[in-house]
Amino acid sequence: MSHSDDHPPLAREELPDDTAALARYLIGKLVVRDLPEGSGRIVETEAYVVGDAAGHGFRGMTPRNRSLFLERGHAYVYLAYGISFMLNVSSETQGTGTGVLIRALEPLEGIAIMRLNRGVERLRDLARGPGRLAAALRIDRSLDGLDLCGEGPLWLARDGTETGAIGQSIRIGISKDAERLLRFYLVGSPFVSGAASLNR
DNA sequence: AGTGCGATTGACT
DNA sequence: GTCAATCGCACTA
Repeated sequence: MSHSDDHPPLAREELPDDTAALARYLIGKLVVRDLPEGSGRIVETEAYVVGDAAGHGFRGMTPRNRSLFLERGHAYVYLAYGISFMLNVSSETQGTGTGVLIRALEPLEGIAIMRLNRGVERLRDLARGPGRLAAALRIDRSLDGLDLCGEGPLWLARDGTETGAIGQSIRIGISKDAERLLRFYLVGSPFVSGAASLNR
């Protein structure tokens, strides 16, 4: 399980060019990790778009955020608060410092490994939150810049099942451009982070 | 070279 | 609900 044979990577051409469209598109898709096995369904994302003061690429390229400027479908991984790694998918064309933050997964495969990586038992707590999902799948800066449309160790794939209704809200934990509705989530999923009031 | 601050989490009242 | 932990890095000088 969890080999690229079972979960062929998404082709870059099928990723919407627009960042907000990509964030919505990724809901219901899979993040697959070579642990050697491990996967989860994306249930929550946030878009950091062109001209967005909250985006890390807003002030131009730096050593930390250079992966954000890669062609769409590459990993931008950074350490937040000195504590938690954040997984983003770069978006738009090369040279555009925009991306989509993956905020929560519904664990599917490699659940025992995720429990070990996280040190918690509860399924709902394994990957609910950006730092938690990175810990569960052992995502760190060594994966920064990786092509998520290519062969492992980490990639995006399609899920066979239907995706339910997608909700939209303000983004979590930011202060600039905080009123924009650029967070997307699978309505009714218990694996979504954030306050209940944001998830209606 | 020094400083302030997060796209968070977990522990605690 | 509140709050501290923790550190890479962007910014100022």
